[in-house]
Amino acid sequence: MTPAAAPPVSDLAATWQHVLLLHTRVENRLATALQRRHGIGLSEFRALGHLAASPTSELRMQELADKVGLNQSSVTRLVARLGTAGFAVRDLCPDDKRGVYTVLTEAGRTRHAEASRTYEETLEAALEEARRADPQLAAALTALSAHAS
Amino acid sequence: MTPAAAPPVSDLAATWQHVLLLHTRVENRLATALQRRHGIGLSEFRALGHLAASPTSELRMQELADKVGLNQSSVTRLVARLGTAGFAVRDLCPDDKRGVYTVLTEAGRTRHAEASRTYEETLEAALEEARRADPQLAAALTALSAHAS
DNA sequence: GACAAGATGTTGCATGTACATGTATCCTTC
DNA sequence: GAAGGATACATGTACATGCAACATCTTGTC
Repeated sequence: MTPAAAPPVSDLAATWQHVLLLHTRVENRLATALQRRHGIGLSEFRALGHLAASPTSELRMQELADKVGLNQSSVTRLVARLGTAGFAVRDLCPDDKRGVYTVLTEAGRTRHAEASRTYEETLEAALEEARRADPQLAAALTALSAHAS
Repeated sequence: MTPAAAPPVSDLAATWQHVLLLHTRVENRLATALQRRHGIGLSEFRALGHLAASPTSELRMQELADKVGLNQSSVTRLVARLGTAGFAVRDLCPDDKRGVYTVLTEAGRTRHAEASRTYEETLEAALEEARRADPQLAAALTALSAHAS
């Protein structure tokens, strides 16, 4: 379920292997926790998060695709799932009839807020564990969390 | 195809979003490069790498699963693909008849060596680009590359 | 030896994703 | 205002993955 050892190659590849290891472990834990405790997947949760973060609680398909890191077709199906679950509704764009807005529903906002707590807790725990297992990682994460953008 | 902006949430989640962003971008570039220039996927490449790194050029299914970060069933199919491509052969474990060794072939070793160059170059370029786009990332990667275990 | 319990892989099935393509709409130019 | 091309999504298809059920083999115990 999780990568175990780095293959002895170049320094660069070894460094990246560290990132992969971390990513796999943490994402697996997040996905499992969200699925079991809130019945939603990681992509769904993140899509809800981006919608919730939008001032108008809505995003167009391509915007959402960029933000969640999926391609456009995957987002079509993702939004379909959100719609089935009642967390979002599709709304045709009035001025551009090609466009489709995905609008967050109240149910969606609520579920996201609930799941956020789990997400935070799980992330916190997973990263803390990783830090303990690998002090270098702690340093790297600290460097990253010096807040950006 | 790649995440664009961080959703305004907690610091922790924002930090993790950074990692996700990096991961998606780099892995996509690696996968595309390997597929187009060598006709193999990322999982296949990494499996070959772990096999090549093994002193005996062979690993059992569960070991391989741990190393590449997939579960057993996925590895069964992964090894089947490697077998079809001629990069590995299955070998029954003589002393434990439940076990199956996946043995790297010469063709597999060769292909991995070739692909490694692409992998290194692409990784180098992708990380360099990411560094330029985000100075914090540079610091974090430096902290990580202070070589571990 | 025989049986129970555990370990090791494999297979059936469902899901999620990417790629290629289709359809509708918009925009630019003439 | 019609033609040509670009853009925004949807759909068909293929494939990789995870989970659960299964078969096979080993080990421990009697």
